[in-house]
Amino acid sequence: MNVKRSRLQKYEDRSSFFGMGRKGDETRGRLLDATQDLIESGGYYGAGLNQVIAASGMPRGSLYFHFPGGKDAMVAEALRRAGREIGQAVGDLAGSAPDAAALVTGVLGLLGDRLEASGWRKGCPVATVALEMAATDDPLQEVCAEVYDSWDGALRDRLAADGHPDPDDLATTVLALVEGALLLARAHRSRDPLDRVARKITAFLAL
Amino acid sequence: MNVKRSRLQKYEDRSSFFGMGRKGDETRGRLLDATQDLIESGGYYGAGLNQVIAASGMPRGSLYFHFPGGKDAMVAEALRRAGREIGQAVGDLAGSAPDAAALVTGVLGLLGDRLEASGWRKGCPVATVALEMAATDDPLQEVCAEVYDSWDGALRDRLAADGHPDPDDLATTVLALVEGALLLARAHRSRDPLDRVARKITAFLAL
DNA sequence: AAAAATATGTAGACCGATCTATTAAGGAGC
DNA sequence: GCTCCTTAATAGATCGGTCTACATATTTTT
Repeated sequence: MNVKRSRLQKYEDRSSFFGMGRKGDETRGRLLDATQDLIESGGYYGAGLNQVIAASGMPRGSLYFHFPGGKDAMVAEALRRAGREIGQAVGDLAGSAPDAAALVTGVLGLLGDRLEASGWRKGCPVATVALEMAATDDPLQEVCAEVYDSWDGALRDRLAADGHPDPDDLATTVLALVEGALLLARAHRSRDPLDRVARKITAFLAL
Repeated sequence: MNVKRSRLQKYEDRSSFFGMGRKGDETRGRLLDATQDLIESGGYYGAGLNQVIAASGMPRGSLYFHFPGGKDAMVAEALRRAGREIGQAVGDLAGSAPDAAALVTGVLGLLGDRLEASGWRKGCPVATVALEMAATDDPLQEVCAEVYDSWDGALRDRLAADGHPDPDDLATTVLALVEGALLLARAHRSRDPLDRVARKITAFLAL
């Protein structure tokens, strides 16, 4: 025990690679967690910094240490991270889905579970911010567009691989359908819209 | 000229029936116009009362005279009014549309024009508020759900009249599709998503 | 290896601006 | 004179953001 360790060894004790594992990255992560949760639930304005620091348990000063760009910088990173998480979850599902229809119904089921389990708080993590910022020149607007683009692209690739005609049109249509169903489900606090769309989507994708 | 008029006559000069035409209803209407415009553009929190009174040209105090319930009461009425306006526009279109597919493409075109002409500000007038309020116990949440229900019901009736099977599922699916397309169009500041969905919807409704 | 120096991060008081809402007083038209 | 409506000053809370002091690691110096 108590073997002498080089700086590199100590460094790797707490991380797999660069950037992670330092003391403050825990704080940073918690701030992002809280931000992600709050903006998904209530949008950009619904996620006040006071709520973020209360939910994360981190002090105000740490926020501006880790995100010198302030709220917008933190929200931007939270949005990108949320986009990656959803993208990954869908990607995992895509691996086991035999066809596009099964993938989409699987995604709808997954999102429905997530939505219901969260008390109708967690729908699409970027939708609210995207709408709030659509008419502004805030850089967050572009961040949201990029997240949607990443989803659209992944979906299009899968549809093309499955041999669907017009994969571009179809991918955007399916994405719109899922986003719209999530919106209605949140508005009604019910997964009915998701279920209804799921029942129809199979016929649609068989076209 | 200058004929002496009874109060009732004067009253009816500017209105068809009760509630309209009085002096202050002009103010009330302008406040609602401004509120409707601002919440559609930036959501509940994006429509600050300072902006509403600036856009309407009306003083702060008048707002609380006409809407003793404050911002929430005014926003609720603006949402309902917006819901009625869209519902009526769609109803007008429905009168001349030969079938459901034509109606939906017509609606998508109408909404696309409106969205583009407004500089990507005017999409769905209730969507942003619906998402912002979905996780709260604010009464506005229910107002949004009612507006969606009214649209869903009207659409379902039309689809049923046209002889489509599963008009309930189909109506919600079409509504989700339109809402999702509007969301993506606003996020991308482009009517592409609306056009793509329009190309696909015809085949779908021919099922 | 001890001590000094430097980086890294924490902590919360504080600021001006803005938010919604209230209030008291005055004008306009019957 | 009476009701309907307007007007602006103001209150109290909350917003995002800044600041300084402090604590804890880590590196450098001796």
